[in-house]
Amino acid sequence: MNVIDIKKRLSDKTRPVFAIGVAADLVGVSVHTLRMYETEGLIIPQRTKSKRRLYSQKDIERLQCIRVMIEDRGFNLAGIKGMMSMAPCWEIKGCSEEDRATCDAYKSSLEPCWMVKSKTSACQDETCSECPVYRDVTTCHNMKSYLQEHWKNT
Amino acid sequence: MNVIDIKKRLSDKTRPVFAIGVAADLVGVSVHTLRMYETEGLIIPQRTKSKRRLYSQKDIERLQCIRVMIEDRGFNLAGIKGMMSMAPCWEIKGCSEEDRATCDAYKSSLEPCWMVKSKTSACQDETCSECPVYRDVTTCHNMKSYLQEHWKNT
DNA sequence: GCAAAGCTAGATTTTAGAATATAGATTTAT
DNA sequence: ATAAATCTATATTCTAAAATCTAGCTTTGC
Repeated sequence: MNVIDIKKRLSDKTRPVFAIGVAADLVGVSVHTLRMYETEGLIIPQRTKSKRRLYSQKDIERLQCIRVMIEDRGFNLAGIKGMMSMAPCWEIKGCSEEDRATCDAYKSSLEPCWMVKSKTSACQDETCSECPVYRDVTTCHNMKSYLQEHWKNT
Repeated sequence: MNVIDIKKRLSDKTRPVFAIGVAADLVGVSVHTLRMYETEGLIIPQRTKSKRRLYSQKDIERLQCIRVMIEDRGFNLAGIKGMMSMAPCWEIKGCSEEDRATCDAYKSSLEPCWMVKSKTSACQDETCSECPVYRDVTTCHNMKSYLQEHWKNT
C-alpha cells in the first residue's frame, strides 16, 4: 500500500476505527449510553469478528446529532426514533409496487426501516449501516428539507 | 333555525363547545395539562370573548392522539412538537417563491408553522386553528403516509 | 348574589426514562 | 501471562420534564 492509499483510508469517514470506549469519550457519554442508543435503533456500529463494536467518523457525527436533539431540542429517544422513521425509504431505494405491498417498512411508521425485521427484496441483502436511508437520516440537520428534497426528486 | 340547521350544528366537529374542565374529563387529563399542551404549541383551542378556552370534537380527537403518542409510543412533548414541524406547510398553502424566501416557517423546522411569529402573506390573515396544516397534522395517525400524500400532490 | 369554574403566573411534587453501576464471561494487547 | 477493555444481561440511581398544586383575580350560570 502506497502513501496515496494510506491517505484514502485515513480520510474515509465511514471506516470503522473507534472502539466503544474511544467513541464514548469523543461523544461525551458513557459506553453504556452508546449501547442503549444501539438497542433503541438510533445507531448501527460495525462489529469485529468477535462482536466488538467499531464506530466510524460518520458514526461519531451521527451520535453528536443525537446529543443535539436530546440536549438542545429536548427530545427523548422515542422521539428521535420517530423522526428517523419518517424517511420515505421506498422512494430512496426505488422499491417496486410489489416490494411496497409486501414490506413492513412501507406500511409502518413506528420504527425506522433498518429496525424492521421482514425486509423486502430491495433491502434484504444490504447491510443497513451502508444504506443511504440510514446514512442520510441524521435528525439534527434539517429533517424537513431532507424530506422535501427526497420527495422532489421522485 | 330549523331542525336541519340544528342537526348540522350538532354534527359540526369543529364547533367549539367544550369548556376546559369538560375537555379534560373527556381526554382523561387535568385542566392544567391541557393548558400545558397549548403552551407547548400542540393544540389551539378557540377562545370566548373573555378569553376562556373552548374545545371542539376535533380538538378532543387531537388531544387523544397526543395521549396515544405519549402513553403508547413514549414520546415527550418536544418530540410531538418536532413531528408536527415536519409538515410542508408551503406546499399545502401554495406559497410563492417570494413567500418562501421571507417566511420563517419555511426555513425552520424547530417548531410547527402555527407557532412561528413572522408569518408570510399566505398565512398572516388566517386563524391557524382553521388552517389545514394545523388541522391535518395529528401525529398519532400515520404521519409518514400523510407526508407522502402531500408531496405526491405537488 | 354567590358558588363554581376559568384565567395567569409561579412553586412544588411526582415519575418515567435516561444514565449509571454490577456481575461474570470473553477478547485484546502488551 | 495478565491487565485492560468489551461483551450481554440485569438492577439501581438520578434527573428533567410532566403533572399537580397554590394564590389572587375574573367570568359564568343558577
